[in-house]
Amino acid sequence: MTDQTTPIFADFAQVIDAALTALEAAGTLPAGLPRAAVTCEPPRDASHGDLSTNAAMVLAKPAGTNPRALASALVAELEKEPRVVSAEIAGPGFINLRLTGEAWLAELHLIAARGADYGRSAMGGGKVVNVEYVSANPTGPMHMGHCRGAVVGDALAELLAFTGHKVIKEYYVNDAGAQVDVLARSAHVRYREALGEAVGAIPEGLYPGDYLIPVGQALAAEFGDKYAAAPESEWLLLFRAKAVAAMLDIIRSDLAQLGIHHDLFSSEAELQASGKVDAAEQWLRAHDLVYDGLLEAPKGKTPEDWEAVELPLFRSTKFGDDQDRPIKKSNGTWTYFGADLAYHFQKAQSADALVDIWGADHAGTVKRIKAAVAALTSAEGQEPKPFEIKLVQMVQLLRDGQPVKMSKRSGNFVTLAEVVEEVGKDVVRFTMLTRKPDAQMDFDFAKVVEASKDNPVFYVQYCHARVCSTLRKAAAEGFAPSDANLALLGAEELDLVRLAAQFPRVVEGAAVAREAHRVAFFLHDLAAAFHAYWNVGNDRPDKRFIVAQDSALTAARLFLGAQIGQVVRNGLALLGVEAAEEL
RNA sequence: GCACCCGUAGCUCAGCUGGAUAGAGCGCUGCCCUCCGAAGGCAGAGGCCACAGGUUCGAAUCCUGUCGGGUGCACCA
Repeated sequence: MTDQTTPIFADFAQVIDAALTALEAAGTLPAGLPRAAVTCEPPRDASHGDLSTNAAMVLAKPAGTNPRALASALVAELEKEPRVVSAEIAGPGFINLRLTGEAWLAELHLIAARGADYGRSAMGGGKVVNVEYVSANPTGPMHMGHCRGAVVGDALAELLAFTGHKVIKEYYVNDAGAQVDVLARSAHVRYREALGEAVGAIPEGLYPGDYLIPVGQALAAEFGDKYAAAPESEWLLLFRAKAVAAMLDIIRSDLAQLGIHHDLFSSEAELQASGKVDAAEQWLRAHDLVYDGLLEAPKGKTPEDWEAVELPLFRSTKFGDDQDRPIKKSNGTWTYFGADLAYHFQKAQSADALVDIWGADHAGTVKRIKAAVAALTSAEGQEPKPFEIKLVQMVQLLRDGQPVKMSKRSGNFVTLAEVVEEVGKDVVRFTMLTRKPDAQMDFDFAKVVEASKDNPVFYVQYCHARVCSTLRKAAAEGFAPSDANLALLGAEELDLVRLAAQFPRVVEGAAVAREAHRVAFFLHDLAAAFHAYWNVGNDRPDKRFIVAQDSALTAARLFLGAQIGQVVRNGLALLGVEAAEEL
């Protein structure tokens, strides 16, 4: 048996590549053709074979030949590979390979040898990628509007880490804007309330939520009535810092319930205080990307009281925006955009690439920030730092088909903590990941909970639980998995291996596309194949994992089952979902 | 008015960056244990991939336009 150390699809990509090189050496193929588009993947229809490549079709044109002619030359070369049973040309020029059973059993060994690292790859080359996600304003608990971005960002971070990137999970704390002053004033009201004052209804414009009551009590306990009647200037900054810290504690706890832990919380206020924003402005001015100019009225609806004022503007129109955007307000403080570009510039200092996960409601600001960051990070002649913004579309919350209101101002929003408590972390995470992020989605409590039966989370977890219970039962009966006689495995078993063997390429593809949901769908497919295989044993005891009178076959099947379980576990780990051992 | 996202089975959604005969779940029809492996499985019906052009060996996938749905368009964050 081949001593295989590379997952099989990656391995055969190299085999194909070597075959092409051999054709070049023989003069059949011109040297130096780009091979980036050459694939090595399973054929759409399994009856076509085990592996398929489009090499002949992709290269025929630049080689000045026709696909079938090139294909036959490539087939002759590929047939030299001992693991290839047959190589056939199909359709317009596909080459379909059938591999020996041993080749697939080698993959099974590989899964066992790698264990939790099966599917891990060095693709990222140790590049540092900063993934910024959540970054909800520190003015209250997390609500469901933040949930999807949180889960998508977290899964993406895990995916990148698993594929050889050094990942920094970052949360940007917007603790410098007007909203945190509102928070401080709201806390002050609760503080006076805690001191026994009858404050009545929370004034319009402040945050009314009950979560500020304990903050007020803590402030009262710490400061007594020192600031009860004091002018705002004496307590605003202090209360702001205290309240933001308290909100961040709540947010961290909310995130922990979802299994999310950021490496870094960076503060907008600290950034501004450090002078980094001024430095960014100077640089942009020096490169004529910021100038003092008149701000145009907003498009679409012009406010009645609109007055054009002169402000420092970033030339975002050079990059496709409809108007140049201010980086400072007329009172001299930074706009969100102004601080944000400096923030990204700073992040870029300690990372090779940046990825932001944003809600779709911020889509309008993508162009300007990408343009500003590209400008700032491409110092004389250098390539700009790779910077991607992944937009996560809105989630509509439903309960029995009826929309659930999400209004933060009124204070009666649906919190993340409530939802996690109601439906569970695994359901929330998996559900958010069974949809591509750029499509809107509905999240119906009724369906997600009651539907445990047709919920993909349980379907996948059930698969893992079945594996575990089988192994437990086998152990109790004196059987143990073993790779001693894997040749006893038949066609159905090898089909399962073929599917599981796709895990590494699914993972890499998902990482490249920054789409963790592909892993979720793969797991569902793998679970389906496993359940189907399992059910054959319902009618035919000789097809069960445990065949009492044949310990060699039992050991081999248990080995197979254990490895399928391993792949499911690895996939669920990437998604941050528990691989339950029993349901 | 402009920008971005979406439009695939009755419903909710995949479709591996341009590949072969269009995929899954739910729902519907019919089956599989008198629980020793049913939170499961098998089979069937169900499609003009919104519409119209274009690019090429080849398009659900890329480009242009139209229609429909969503989001955003303040010195807010």
